Order: sequence, then C-alpha cells, then structure tokens
Amino acid sequence: MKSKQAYKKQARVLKALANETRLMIIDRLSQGECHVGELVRMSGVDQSTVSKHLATLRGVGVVDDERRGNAVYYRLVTPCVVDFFTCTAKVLKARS
Amino acid sequence: MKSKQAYKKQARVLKALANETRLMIIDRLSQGECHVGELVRMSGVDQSTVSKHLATLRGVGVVDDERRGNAVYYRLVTPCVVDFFTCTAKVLKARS
DNA sequence: TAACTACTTGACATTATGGCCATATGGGGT
DNA sequence: ACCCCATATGGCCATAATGTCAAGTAGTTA
Repeated sequence: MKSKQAYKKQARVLKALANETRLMIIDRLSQGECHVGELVRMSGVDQSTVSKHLATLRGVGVVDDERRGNAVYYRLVTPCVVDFFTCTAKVLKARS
Repeated sequence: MKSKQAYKKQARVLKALANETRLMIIDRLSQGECHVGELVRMSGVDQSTVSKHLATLRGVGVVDDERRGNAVYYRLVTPCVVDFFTCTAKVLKARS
C-alpha cells in the first residue's frame, strides 16, 4: 500500500497515455523517432492538436524532443509503455 | 500500425485505470479479492464514489464482482494491469 | 413484513479533456 | 531584413470525467 501521492503520480502517467491519438503516437515512436509532421499525417488530426498531445507526453517524461533544423524529432524515453498494448489487448480479449 | 478503432479501445482500458483511486483499488485487489466496504475504508472516499469507480473497472472487464450475503466481493480478472505500476514507476524515476 | 446493512444508481454541479482556428515562435534560405 | 516552413500556444467550444447528495435495490435478521 503506497501513499495517496504515489497513486496520484502514477495516475498522471497513465492519464498521459490514455488517449487514442497519444497511443497512436506512442506506437509510432516505438518503431523509432520521428518528427511532428509525420505524426500529424499519420494521425489525421490537426497539427496543433498533435502538438498538444506531444506536450502532454513530454510533461510526464515519456518522450523527449530534439530540434534538427525546422523539424522537431520525438522519441520514446521509456519503451516499457509499449507493454501496455500487450496488457490492454489481454483485457479486451478476456472480456469477449 | 493498428486501426483507429483499436487505439480507441485500448485507450478506454487505460482510461479506466488512469485514476488515483482506481489505481489504489487495483493495487489492493492485486493482493486478493475484497469487498466494497474494505475498499471504502482503505481509500477514504465516499461509498458511492467507490462504487462508481468499481463500475468503471467492471465496464472494461478488469475486475469481476460476486455477491456473498450483503457484501459484494471484487477481484482482479487481468492481473497484468499490475505491471503498469512497474512501468509508471520507471517513467517517474527516469524523469528525475 | 419491518428494519438494518451493504451496495448501486440517478440527478446535478464542477472541472478536465480534446478538438479546431488563429496567432505566436524558431530556424533556414535568399 | 524578409519570407517560408515546421511547431507551439492561447482562446474558445463541445463533451466527458469526477464528486456529492439523495433515492433505489438486494440480502439478512428479527
């Protein structure tokens, strides 16, 4: 049993991942870094929206960014988040 | 690259876990089933609130419930969700 | 059946989230 | 300096999530 604060912090991390578009971004980044433009094309949502999602992910420290010329490249800092896909898949399967 | 729908479904599962109180509940249930009253005492939040959180977890199929007398017992259906704690801890650590 | 305990649900107010548009900002090229 | 491209940010709106209180349901006991 952890402290209330500890759960809050962990919840914040999970919340940062708990979104359709952000999951899509994470999944793409798990295959290697890429720049914002590509994420915009891939996700099909507005550029400003992608930028905000990236800010959310940056905020919890799951991704890191690096500017190279005009483009900003993002990459996954903690690849373990990819395991979430495995478990959520299990949950979805168990339910059926 | 999965379908938009697939990401949406997985996001729903993560969303169900991405809450301080629900994480606390999950953590408690990972040590074995228990009834609502105990979760209420443990979390310190209102019973109706706990009940709603349990409904959320039930909704995605992470927990299962069984009535025995007056009490309703909950248990974790997909224990892999506990691994989330490991990863979120890594994320929090990497950030510091 | 009435009273009690244990839990769930509905109605509602408050706050958070996600999307788009318009507008900054940062860097490169001319 | 200027313009252009790639990103980021602020404002706004619609919708979803959370909590509280009150009322409802289910099972137990007298």
